This record gives sequence, structure tokens and C-alpha cells, in this order.
Amino acid sequence: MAPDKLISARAAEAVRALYGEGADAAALQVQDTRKEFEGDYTLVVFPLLRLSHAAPEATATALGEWMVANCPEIGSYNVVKGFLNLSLSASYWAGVFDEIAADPHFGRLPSTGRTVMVEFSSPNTNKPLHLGHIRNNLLGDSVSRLLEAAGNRVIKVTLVNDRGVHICKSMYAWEQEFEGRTPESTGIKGDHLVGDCYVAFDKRYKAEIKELVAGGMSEEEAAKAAPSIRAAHEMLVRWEEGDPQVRALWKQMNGWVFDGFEQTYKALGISFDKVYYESQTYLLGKELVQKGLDMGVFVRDPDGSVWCDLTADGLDRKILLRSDGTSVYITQDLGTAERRFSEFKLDSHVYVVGNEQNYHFQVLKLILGKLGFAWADQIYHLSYGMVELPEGKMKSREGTVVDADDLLEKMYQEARAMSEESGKLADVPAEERERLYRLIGLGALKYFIIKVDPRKTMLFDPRESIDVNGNTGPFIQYTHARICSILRKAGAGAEGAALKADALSAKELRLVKLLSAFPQKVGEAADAFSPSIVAGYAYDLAKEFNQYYHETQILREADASVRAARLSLIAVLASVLRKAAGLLGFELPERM
RNA sequence: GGUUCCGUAGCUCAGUUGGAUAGAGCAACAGCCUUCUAAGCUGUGGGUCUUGGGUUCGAAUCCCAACGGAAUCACCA
Repeated sequence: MAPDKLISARAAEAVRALYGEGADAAALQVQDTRKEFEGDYTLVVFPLLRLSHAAPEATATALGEWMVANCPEIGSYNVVKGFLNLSLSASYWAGVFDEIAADPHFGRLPSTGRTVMVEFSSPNTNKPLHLGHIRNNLLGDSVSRLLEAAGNRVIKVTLVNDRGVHICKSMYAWEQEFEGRTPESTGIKGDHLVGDCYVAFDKRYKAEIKELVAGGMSEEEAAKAAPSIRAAHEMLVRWEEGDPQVRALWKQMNGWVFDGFEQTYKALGISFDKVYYESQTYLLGKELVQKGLDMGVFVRDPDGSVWCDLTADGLDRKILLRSDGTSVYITQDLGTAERRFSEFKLDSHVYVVGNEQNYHFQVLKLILGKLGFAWADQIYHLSYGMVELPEGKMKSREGTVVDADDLLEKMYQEARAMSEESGKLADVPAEERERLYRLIGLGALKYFIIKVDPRKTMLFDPRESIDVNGNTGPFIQYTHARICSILRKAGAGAEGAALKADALSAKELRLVKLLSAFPQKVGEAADAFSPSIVAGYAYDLAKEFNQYYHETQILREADASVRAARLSLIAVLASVLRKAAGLLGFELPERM
């Protein structure tokens, strides 16, 4: 039983023994004892006063006395006002440590038997990935790992937006200005080349509008009449008709983008179990529209368009089918959701999508509910905040977008610079060194993003490099490397010893207590879809170790059994740090 | 205007079922490397938790209002 659960259970027994009635679970408030007081866990007795009919101190003391006398695990107690601080005995903690050390799957929760799909990343194929996508990718990846650790079967998917007028814009610009140029011929990464086409289109389009407006046309008319936009729309029509020439170019350019994305995903360490393409799913959902009409939850207007009236739910009327019979974005989302739930027998579905689409997902869930799908409320929109620059939103037109590939490269260089300055890796082979630079740079970036609560908009200042000191990924990596260094010097087979209860320092007890909280943190983080909880935990653990490191001799400890115990403690510490970082999606080096 | 989210130290962020004197990091300042990796450790300064009410033994946390900011409300995706 987890230590905090044990305390709760014991406290319930004490209350029953002393006051007869069983305290309801809600009345028993057990929390971590604050650092400035002595104890492991604290029972807040205020809610129990109505049972004890005594003053807070007297109630707390009575409970403390009973618990120390009747619960072998509880070593001592003290009372401060209405707070009963309880300390578990050193031998209890030593036992907890042995269990942790013996459990190779420590931190993995029992199976829930549930299958969860996580959709994330979902890029457009007309421009390269940027910092916003990075946040999405890292969150999606980490949440997937968390849900898996929490006992779920997880299916990671992405939906690539590979069709539509925006792709045609890039295609048209390529024909006009880039004809013949390929990633191979230019040496430009495919997604960047197509992104350049998109920018070129925008430039051309703007110029045309300006010219038309100068010729007396209104802004609005000009936006529709500009030759380039007409050409792009024309291309889309031909794409939908299956025109071989358009399809060939579309295929070729998307191929470039996919190759480029693949490289970035690989660099980020991200993969999917299944990739969906909108070009193959955009027609889904039409039969659901018919179903909704039959059920009477949708209405068809005289012009032929189909709507769902959500005004009773505080929203607006939502269009589901255009008057020309073609479907809109949400129509295909309805269709893909239904297909996925039935095909994979999903218990729930998480969509990692920015908070700009809150409305969309609100509507999606509502409509699926109206269509009678019981699983509609098992859809969860993990709505994350935007990444902003000091001057506000990233704008591709103003060139303020932070490119994913550039940022990754910058992080590697940063790690290299730090490392070369210290010289600690001087004797490591060059190839291995490069691997470590990437690992550290990636750790810095991932931790920087993931430590922030997903819901919040976060700030990134490109002028300042991402920190590597303090509450950072490299701090955790460094801590791990330090432990590994000690273990290396200790020699093989040094760990595995049991802790000696009578020789444990306060700091060592704290470390064991922190270790024991890991599974609970995994559960909390998974429930809240918030990897930042695990990030905070990893930081606390690393910080605690570093303090321990400075005040405790390990290798030079004279008593062999104490030395062995300390080695096994730090070995487990390193392993839990690795697991925590693993949930966040980055690795810890053995040297740095 | 409707809906949703946010407002905590100079800056970036923790603080999730209401609990003790609101915490970290960065930046600033002062210390600690002949001793297991100084990407570390120790200390100092820094706060009307946007404001005003309410709920109660107790509120950064829950409720109401105001102020400030963001997103969204397309026959776009």
C-alpha cells in the first residue's frame, strides 16, 4: 500500500476507535507535511472536531497517541495547532525502498483494460513545422506515454491535412516560379521548399490584389478576382476531378513534405501507430448527416444546406453540408470519430489540438451526443495554449515563426558549446559526443516546453537561449550523469544492497519518501493529461539528490554496508529519474 | 455582443479534491571546487496572489461583480 494511503487507512481506524462513528473518507485530509515541520504526512483534524467534541490540539494528540500505540509503521507524531504530523518509522521506509528496488515496473500502474486513441501533430502539408507544432507534438507524445504507464492501451495517430486550397497555392507557385526545382536539386529540405512556394504564392497574391485595387476594384472583389487565387481554386477543382497532371504534382510535392516531416519527427523522437490523410477521409461523415436528418436532429434549409441547431445549448447554428452538397471540416471529423471508435473499439479518444479550436470540439461532442453515440462524452479535447513571442503571436507573414528544425539545431549547438567549455567529454569518441549533444539539446527543449501546464499560453524568447541551469532538462540529465559517474567508480555489482533502517539519515528518508510518490504522480498526471506534473516531480527528485550529494559521502564512506546501501539508493534514484524523463520523452545520458 | 480560458516576485513558471509563515528557476548580490561531475550546493534581498465583495474555523484555490489579456463565434481548415 502506498504510504499516504496507509496513513489514511490508519487514521480512519484511529477515528473509529476513538470516536465510534467511522469518519467519511472526505473528512480525512492527509497531505504531505510541509518542509518546515517534522513529519512525513499530516492529518488535518479540523474537520474531525464535530466528532471529537474537543479542541483541535487535544483531538490531534489523542489521535497521534492512538496511532503510535497501535500502528507499527508509525514511529512518532507531533501536533501543531490542528495539524497532526506523523512520521513513519525508518524500518517502514527501508521496507518501502526494498519493494521499489525489487520492482522493475515501478511507476507502471495496473491495467485499466481501456483502449485510448491519442491524435496529435496533425500538420498541414504546405509549410514546415514550427514551435507551436513542437508543443503539440511533445504534449501528444508525452500524454500517450503517460496514459500507457497508467495502464491503458494507447494508439497514437495523426491526421495529415494534405488536401485543400492551401496545398494548391503552393503547387501553383511552384509551377509559376519554382518549376524544375526539387529538394535534391536545391538541397533544401522538402517541407521548407514547399513552404517557400507557399510564401511566394502569398507575395504574388498580395501584389495582384494591390494592383487590382489600384485599378479601382474593392479589396473584397480583388481578393476573389486575383489571377493566382483563381488558378489555385481551379487547381482544387481539377484535383477533386482526379486530373492526372494535378494529382501527379500534388503527390510529388506532398512527398517532399512528408520526407521533410519524417526527418523532423525522427529528430524529435516522435512516431505514430497510424497516419491518416485527409485526402482519404474528407468524404467521411456524409452518411451521418443523413442519419441526423432521419433522426430529426439536423435540418435541411431550402437551399439544400444541412444544419444542426445548437442554440438551445448556448451555441449557434452549425453547418454540416454546404448547399452544393459538399462537406465541411466538422463533417469529416464526425465521420472519422465514428469510424475510429468502431474500428478500434475505443474506450476514449484524446485530441491534442490548440485552444483556438475549443469551439469546434465543443460542437463535435454535442453533435455526436445528439446522434446518439454513447461514447461522445469519452472524447477529450486536450486544449493547449499557444506559444507566444515577446511581441505576441508568431506570424508567418512577418517572418517571426520559430522554425522547428532551426530551433533543434540551435539547441544542439548550445549543448555543444556548454560541453566544450567544461571539457568533460574530451575523452569521449567524437561520434558519441555528437549523440550526447543532441540528447542534451533535445532534453533542454522538451523539458522547457513540457514543464508548463498545457492549458497555459507560454512565452518563448528567441533572443534568449533556452536555459540549461536551474529547473531545466539538462539539470535532470546532469544529476543522472553524476549518479552514473559514482556507480561507475564503485564498480560492478555495487548496488542491490538493502537499506539499513538504523543508519538512515533524514535526507535519505526524504528521498525514499519522494521515490515512493512516483506511481501516484504518474496517475495524477495521466488523469489530468498533464505531463508537467511529472516534470515537476523529476525536478524535485533531482534537486533532492543534489542536496544529498553535497552533504553525504558515498564512495568514501568507511562502513561497507552503509556505502552499499547508499549506492543502491542512488541507483534506484537514477532509474526513477530515467523513467520520469522517459514519460516526458527525453533520455538521460550517463555522462555529460 | 455571446461563449470559453487566463491574471501569483523585475522575468519565466509551480502551487488540482479549500489548510500551517504563498514556492522554484532566471536575473541581482554574497559565499563554496587539493575531496564521489560547480550544467552543482548554501545564503540575502524581492509579493496589496489584478481589484472589490461573498461563502467559513480557514480562500491564491469556491461563488458574484469589475478591470486587464487571449481564443473563438465562416457554405475556411
